[in-house]
Amino acid sequence: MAVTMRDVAIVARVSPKTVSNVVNDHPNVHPDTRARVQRAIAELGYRPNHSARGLRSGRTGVIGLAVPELKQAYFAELADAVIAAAAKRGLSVIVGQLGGDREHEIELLTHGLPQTDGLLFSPEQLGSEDRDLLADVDFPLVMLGEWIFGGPTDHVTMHNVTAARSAVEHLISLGRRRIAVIGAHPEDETRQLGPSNLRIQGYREALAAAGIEHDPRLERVVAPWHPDDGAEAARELIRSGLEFDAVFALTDALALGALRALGEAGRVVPDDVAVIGFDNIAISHLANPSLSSVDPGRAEIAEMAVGMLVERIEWGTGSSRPARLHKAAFDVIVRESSGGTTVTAPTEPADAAQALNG
Amino acid sequence: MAVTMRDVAIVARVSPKTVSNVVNDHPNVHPDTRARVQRAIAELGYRPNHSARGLRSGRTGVIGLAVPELKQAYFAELADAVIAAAAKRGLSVIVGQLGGDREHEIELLTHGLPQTDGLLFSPEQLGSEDRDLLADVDFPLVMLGEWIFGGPTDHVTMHNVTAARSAVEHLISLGRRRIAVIGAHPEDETRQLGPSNLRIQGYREALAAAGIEHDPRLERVVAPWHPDDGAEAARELIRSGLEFDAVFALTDALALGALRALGEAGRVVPDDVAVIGFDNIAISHLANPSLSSVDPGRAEIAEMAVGMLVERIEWGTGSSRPARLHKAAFDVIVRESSGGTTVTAPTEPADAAQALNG
DNA sequence: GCGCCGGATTACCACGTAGTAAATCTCCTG
DNA sequence: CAGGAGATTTACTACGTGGTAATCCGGCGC
Repeated sequence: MAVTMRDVAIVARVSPKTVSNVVNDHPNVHPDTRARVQRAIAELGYRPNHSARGLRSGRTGVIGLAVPELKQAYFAELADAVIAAAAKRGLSVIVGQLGGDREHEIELLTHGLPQTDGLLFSPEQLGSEDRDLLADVDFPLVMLGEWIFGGPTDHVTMHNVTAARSAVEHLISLGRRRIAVIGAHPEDETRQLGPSNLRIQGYREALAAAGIEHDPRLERVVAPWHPDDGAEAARELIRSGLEFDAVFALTDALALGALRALGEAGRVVPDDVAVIGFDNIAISHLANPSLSSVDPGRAEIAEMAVGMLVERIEWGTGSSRPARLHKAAFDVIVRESSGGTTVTAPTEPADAAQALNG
Repeated sequence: MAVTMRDVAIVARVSPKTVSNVVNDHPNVHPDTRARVQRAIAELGYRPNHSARGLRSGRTGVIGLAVPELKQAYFAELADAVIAAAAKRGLSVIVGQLGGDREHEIELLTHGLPQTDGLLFSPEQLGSEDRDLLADVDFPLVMLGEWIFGGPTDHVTMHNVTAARSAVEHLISLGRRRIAVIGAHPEDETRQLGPSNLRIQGYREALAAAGIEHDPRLERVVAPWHPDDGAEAARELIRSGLEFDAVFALTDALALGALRALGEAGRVVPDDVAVIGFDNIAISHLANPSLSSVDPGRAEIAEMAVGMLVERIEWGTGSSRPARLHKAAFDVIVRESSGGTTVTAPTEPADAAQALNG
């Protein structure tokens, strides 16, 4: 059996409670006693039992992170950042995969993940129509991503509209006028605030601001965002005979597929067609040509999300503070696929996009 | 406060212990009683307290997975598979990132991850010289990867030698004779069993078997395997003026870099140079051209590793059963970069590679 | 010299669960 | 209808920790 406080107490000739006080850095422990206890701890190799601590204190020191699938690079990198941010605060992370299963996602909201003090949740199947589910959540929760806005829950996300707009403005600044989009979702009452539609909105805003005519035929549907379909969408675009000199792909995975399709068709990137993606996943700069992308500020998202969750955990579920919405600063990363020099866009005032989310 | 067994017991008019028996599916509970208790559980929304259960039973129902970095696609996909395999068995997974820090890795082996029943560990900095560390481990542990062989611990890995050999044999079958390797590590007494050297060995075996002269200058060093360096290694290879008609990159990330460099230099893949990687990460088939690769059998690795760990957990640390070594079946996935049709290699008899690991 | 103050330490207990062993019930045999 | 085997249920307890409140002790003021 493992070493307990009791064992340490015997060796240090104090009570178990004093050991507890030393371990928890309580004041009012005599320095000599503290030293003696610490020596005993080291000697015996004592390690606190987290289950017992959790039972007694109601905290496990573990938070949950729920994503659709870790094998999607975006979520893997998000998890990487979340785990790092949690580790800074001495928290462990249980990662759950919901596999895009709506039932699982609903179940998760009603019960949370076992063994955890709180949950970071990036849903894929829930939409703003499920907002009511959030009202009944009785554990600390911070939502990630763009499916549910305006709920009663803390929410960390990215500047979809403005970042997309900046990406398209970058393409326009290269002189491109016929800019296609890959990854549009059909307009849908309940999903109008999904990431696709927000980014499409940024695209349209950029066109409008530049006085470029909006050609709906250049908005190519890929729904849901299966990366394999990016190439197919680009092939259809090419087959359609429509003229275009740039592609804005709404995720990097779609963009990589588009690069393939363009290559097959003999279109040179970026000379014939400039391409930019969204997410800035790690392999994008290894693509051939390397892929320009919008970096959504993953580290900041993770840091803020963990910070908010910790606050909620520490305040307890009782106090109902108002929900907060945070959007991370983004960067437009210019690489070979839209040849140019690196440009960094400052964070926009949150108001602009915030207005969308009511 | 949450609903406890006590609360359920009162509503169901039984003792708390009977509730426990129902929850744990004990035999010898009267069907009527069981039904009554289950109704009370549903009515009150009772959920077991995992901390208390863990305290009482010594099990947490959580296993740990420690990898260098989740943002490396290989580890993300491994984690994906491990989490899925664990979920099948009702286990949660805490994912830890050691960031390639040797001190962290050693610390992990001495204490394990808190809150977990056992650990799956894929080290990066430990080598066979650290084998002794494993002897003192007092928690269920299954090692993953290729750094430590012959330790006293269960170990799940891939057929590095044979799989690499098959990859090179594939290149040879295309008529290639000047086959370069990207990702060799300097020969090093303590690290001779690292994945690099094992794969290099497979490469040399394939050449030897085909009667092709081995040119050491075609073995290009990239150590450690930073993906960005793959392109640079390929550029150096090109600059060297050495003739070559194929590249075997020891990871897909290196291969993607090589595709870039070859493209820059105007070498057409696969016509001028055939390329194959190793790991079969998800984005490889989106590369341009799509990347041939060796699929190391991630799902099988995860499944076996979790299975072994569960066995160790259930047997308890007391019983010292002999350590097992399992190598997953691999596939050679042929895509455009080495144009051809898909080939599946059967699992080799374990002996061949096993002999290396003594 | 007495009593009080406050720092230091301790006893006691409860957190929610499940193992153990004992108690109780049920049904069958003779 | 007694006896008993087996099924079912229960009382009791410990798991390791930390909150609460009580106790202990040395030094100080009067």
